[in-house]
Amino acid sequence: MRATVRDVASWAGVSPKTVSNVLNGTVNVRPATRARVEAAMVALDYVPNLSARGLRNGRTGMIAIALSDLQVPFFAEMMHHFVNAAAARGLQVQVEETGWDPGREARLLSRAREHQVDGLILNPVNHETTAVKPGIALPPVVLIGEVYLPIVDMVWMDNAAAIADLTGELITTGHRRIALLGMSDHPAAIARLDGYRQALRSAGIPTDPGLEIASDDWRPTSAARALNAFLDSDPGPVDAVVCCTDGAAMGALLALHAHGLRVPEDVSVTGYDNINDSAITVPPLTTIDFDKAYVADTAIALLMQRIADPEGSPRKVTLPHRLVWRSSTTSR
Amino acid sequence: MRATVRDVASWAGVSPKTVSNVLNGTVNVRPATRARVEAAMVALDYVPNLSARGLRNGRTGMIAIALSDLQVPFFAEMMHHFVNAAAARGLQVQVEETGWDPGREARLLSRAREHQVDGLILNPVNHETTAVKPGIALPPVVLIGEVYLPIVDMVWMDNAAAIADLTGELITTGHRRIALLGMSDHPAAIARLDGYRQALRSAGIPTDPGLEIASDDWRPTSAARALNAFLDSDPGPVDAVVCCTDGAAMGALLALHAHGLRVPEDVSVTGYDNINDSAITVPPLTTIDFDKAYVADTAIALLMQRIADPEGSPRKVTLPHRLVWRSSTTSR
DNA sequence: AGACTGGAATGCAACGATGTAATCTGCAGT
DNA sequence: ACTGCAGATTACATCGTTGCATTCCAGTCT
Repeated sequence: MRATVRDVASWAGVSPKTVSNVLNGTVNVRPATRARVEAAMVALDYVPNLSARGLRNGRTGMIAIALSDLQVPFFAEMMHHFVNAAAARGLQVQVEETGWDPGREARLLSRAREHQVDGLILNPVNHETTAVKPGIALPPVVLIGEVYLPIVDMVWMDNAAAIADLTGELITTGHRRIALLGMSDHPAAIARLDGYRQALRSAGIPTDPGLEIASDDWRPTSAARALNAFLDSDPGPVDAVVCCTDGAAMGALLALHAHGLRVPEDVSVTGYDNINDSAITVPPLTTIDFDKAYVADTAIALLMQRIADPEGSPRKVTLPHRLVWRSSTTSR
Repeated sequence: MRATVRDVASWAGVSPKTVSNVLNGTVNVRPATRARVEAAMVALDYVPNLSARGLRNGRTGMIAIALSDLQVPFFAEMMHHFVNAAAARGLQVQVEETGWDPGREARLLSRAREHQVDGLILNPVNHETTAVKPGIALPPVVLIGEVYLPIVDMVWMDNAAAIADLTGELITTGHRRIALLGMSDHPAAIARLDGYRQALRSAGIPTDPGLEIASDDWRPTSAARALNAFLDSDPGPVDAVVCCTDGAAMGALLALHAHGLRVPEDVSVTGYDNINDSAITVPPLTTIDFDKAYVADTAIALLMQRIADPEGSPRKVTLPHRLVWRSSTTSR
């Protein structure tokens, strides 16, 4: 049977509370006593029971990370960084997937405490449907992503600015007929579309709805399907395809290849997120990078503060981005 | 404040224990009483406190999944399936990463209980160094992967047989100078090398150590680096590259492209694992598929049985595999 | 009518850790 | 030697749930 504070206490000849004091370090313990207790813990291989501690303290030292779908490399990479950042703070991590389903998202939020987590980091599905609304009792929660909700803490990425930067740079390097791949009514898609249009406008290039290619989601196959249909529709020449994610860009590479178009000689292609795979596609993708480890660490830091002070006013951390130029783009 | 069994009980005019009986359903409760209690639970938005339950029962309803690195798409996809399979059984999932470090693996095993998990599913780093050894006290654990250890439950994949099948088929379709990419002293690499050699031998083709290309790991960049070095060393013609994983195969595509070799016209390329991305590389990869959702579900089922009966003798489930032919290979 | 049966409901205690308040110890100051 | 006091240690109660043993009750049998 597993050792408890009682066992450690009797081995060391002290009371259980003293053992607890040694463990938590909030009260003074005489060095000699501390040494004896520590020896006892080692001798008995004592490991605290977190269920008991959680029951007593109302804190479990566990947080949940809820992303849409771990099969998508971007989310998987984010999860990797969350796991690392949490481990660095001695926190356990529970994984959840929302699968782009607002219902699952709402359930997670309402059931957070049941799942014995102290708080939740969430990549919200959608602005309209998100369960994060004013006036609803929420567990400590930090949002990450593109949708800005001034109700809760969040780590926010300025998608419009990032895509505008990238598109502007494409224009500077001589691209004129630039398509956007991955449009939808998802708020992140809308933000990216905005950035794309802004860049065109400020360069005096007319926007053309025919070049704004919708796709069901940002997975490679969906993007490839969408771009194939676009290319089949005889849209006239296009010298660049700005994709809403690296995954979509990978699909774009596939579709362009199927249509006999060379990247970057005939068409430049860009992605978004700088996932690991974006560096090893053929050709490697020009994309938008941000520091994922920093996002993870910041989100967890915000969450810890929120747990410590549930009443403080919401904070927003804006994330810098950086353009990464690889050989899927070239000057014209 | 959150409602407890006491609150529900007094609302429904019964004792706390009756509420508990309704929740757990082990004892008979009169339908009328049950209805009243259930109404109370709804009215008060009662959610059981899992810490308390865990303390009382010694079970938390939570399992840990420990994989090497979620940044690697294969592990990310496995995690996705684990999360789904666990959710289907009402289990919570804690994520852990071992980072190919036997020390972290050992720590996870010894600290499993501290982390308040009932059991652990582990993809062991290495046969020699794994902390899973006879005579060591272990929490309930199920291994998944290529290394067979008859000490604990496991879901086992016959790598040698799979690679032998694939290589044999390449030989049948006319390939003769077949390289293996991804060799190392990792037991899974050794198993795959074995299968490759077996297939060559049984076709009467002499094995050639010069065609067995080592790489540090199975990530695309490492594989690309290894294959680039190989191709630079003027090894003579090669008509197929059998890669130890899809990730390595993606690296191979990059290296071959850099050397002006066309896939599949000049060289066929194959992968292993059938990760999502393998279908959307240029060209899409021929690979070895297995049912990842089945692995996840089976591993969790084994773990549940092990938790219920810690003493039973270890079981091993062998996983079927299936070849998936895509356009990275062609007949010669 | 009284004894008996078995299902339904309850009271109590315990899981392990820790906050609170009380007690104890050693030592300085008189 | 005695008081006073701060720091160290302890006893007790409690967090929410559930197993055990007990009690309660309606219905059946003699």
